[in-house]
Amino acid sequence: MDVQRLELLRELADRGSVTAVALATHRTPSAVSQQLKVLEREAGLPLTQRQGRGLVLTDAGRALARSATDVAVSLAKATALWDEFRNLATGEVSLVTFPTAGQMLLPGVIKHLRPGLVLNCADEDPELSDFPAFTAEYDIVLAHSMSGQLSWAGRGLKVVPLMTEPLDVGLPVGHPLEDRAWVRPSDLIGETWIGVTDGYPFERILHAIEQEAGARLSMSQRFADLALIESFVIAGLGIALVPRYTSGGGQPGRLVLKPLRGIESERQIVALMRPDRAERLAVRTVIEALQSEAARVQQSHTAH
Amino acid sequence: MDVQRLELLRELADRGSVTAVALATHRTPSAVSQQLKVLEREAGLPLTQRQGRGLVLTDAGRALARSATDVAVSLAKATALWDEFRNLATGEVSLVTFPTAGQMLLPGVIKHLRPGLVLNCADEDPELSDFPAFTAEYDIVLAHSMSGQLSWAGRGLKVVPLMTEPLDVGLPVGHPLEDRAWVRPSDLIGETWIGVTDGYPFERILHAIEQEAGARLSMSQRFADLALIESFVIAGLGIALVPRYTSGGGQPGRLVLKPLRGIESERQIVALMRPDRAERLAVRTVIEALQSEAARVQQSHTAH
DNA sequence: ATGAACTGTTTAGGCTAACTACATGGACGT
DNA sequence: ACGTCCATGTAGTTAGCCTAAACAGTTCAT
Repeated sequence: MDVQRLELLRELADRGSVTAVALATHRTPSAVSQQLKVLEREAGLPLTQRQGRGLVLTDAGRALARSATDVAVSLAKATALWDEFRNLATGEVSLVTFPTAGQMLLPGVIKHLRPGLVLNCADEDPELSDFPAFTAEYDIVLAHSMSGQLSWAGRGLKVVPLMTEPLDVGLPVGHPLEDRAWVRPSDLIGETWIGVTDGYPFERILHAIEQEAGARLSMSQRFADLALIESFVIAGLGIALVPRYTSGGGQPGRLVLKPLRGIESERQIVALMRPDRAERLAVRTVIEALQSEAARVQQSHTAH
Repeated sequence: MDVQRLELLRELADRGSVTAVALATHRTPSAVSQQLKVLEREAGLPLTQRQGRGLVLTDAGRALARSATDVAVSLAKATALWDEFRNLATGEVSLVTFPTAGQMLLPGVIKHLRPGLVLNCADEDPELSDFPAFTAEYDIVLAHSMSGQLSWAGRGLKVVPLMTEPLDVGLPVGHPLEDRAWVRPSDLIGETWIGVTDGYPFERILHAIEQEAGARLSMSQRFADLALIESFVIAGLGIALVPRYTSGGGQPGRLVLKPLRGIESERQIVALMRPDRAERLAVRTVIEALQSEAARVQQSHTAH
């Protein structure tokens, strides 16, 4: 019945170990263990279970942790309400992003944030890490996915779409397709591709192009960093799929972008949050800033 | 941010005085005052305000109290969830009713309740008291209203309809209308009525009859107790509006009931609850028992 | 007008409960 | 078999909430 203890159970569900919960909540593991034991005694049935040297939740424990989320959400709504009364969207908000989204959105967002609201940002490689898991650590997680492809569904996370960014074909200056307004999958047969490492969303679109064009693509390189890929394209070593709004950051004007038709080629950029954190006034303010900045970026590209 | 303190604020909104909150929560007024002060300091703005020798909430305080209800609801849902896991709808549930509903429903409900679930009942005169206010004191409040006429709307209470009971015209044996299957308002001109005291829901229907029949009704007596009214009708001193399912408890067979047509003559019997209490498993179980008992009563009357 | 009875508030002090520090006992990897 | 990494006991400390009693403002009656 005690909220603090329920919160502890929820943290355990999110983080998976007593030590991790203790670290995150600035307590000793002993304190966490004791409180969980009290909760279990109150509940009258086992909520956790030893597994090896670790601790996992039972079914009952998981169910209780889920309802603990609802409690946390309504509590966060209450504090947000009185923050609104004081008209203070103040405090610290933490955020992780994958590099290109951060480059595109964050400078503009931070510039327009009211003083008193501090946004702490970090970047992570989306390929190496389980992005949804970062919601335990950060208030806001910027992630990307193919349209409709929601790998983080069913985890009880709040998903806010920020923008849809087209993925164009990047060509070097002087390429035969340079003067075309747009290209189709069949135009791309025989080209050499600069690809990305496995697991990246671009991967799926390349497969779709193969299927549509009816031919295997030859993939000469596999990189994770966009600027590196672009430098290869500019050097004439191949062509690549690049996000329209974030490409050309390194060497402007020397890369030619062609929209891809006949296939849906875009990625969705979304913000992921734990539902309770999403209710905080400061967090909501940052999300709104992200949305308007995303709209601004998108509009500035469609304009010219 | 502390739930206990928010709860205290909500109790203050419900009960209106620090002393009443202290009494209800088994604390001294001093403790309540201190906690409210802490909450106010945390909030950073005044939540309460002195008025005379009492204390009233500010707008901010009321808003915060409302969101405190949401917190209480989700917390109650969590405890109900783990009660379901243990499969124990156990504990005590308190209930107030107006006399006739209690007589009609409670014996059957209590008989079918599982052992371990204790239902503590009390009755109150609906005329003397503000029934919705009892939700602060009791888990379940059985109240009645005319159809559509919801005097407790907008208080944030949970309303569960239990049954619709027709209000018939009660006649003495030997009355000229005795052999009619039903009566209309115009049939009732010139009759002497045994009325109920002001504020009773019957009152409105009597006014509606007057309007429909186009004549003033003569009201010879005004009583609150149904058995008393019936004894006057049986003695031939007048006719009265009586609830169909609960009449005739005192002297069976000597009162004749006639359905009233041409006018909507019924009362709704509902259960009122504070939304958080409505989530408790034990409370939900009692509500379900009340609903099925109400259905049983209603069916047994329509059958023969 | 003045005291009695009612409000809510202040202060001081005790007690419960959650924490830290340290020690213990399994489970895994080498 | 040893060290390491977990989670969990045990003892002592501390912080926070409560009671008790005195205090202060408002209302009402005499």
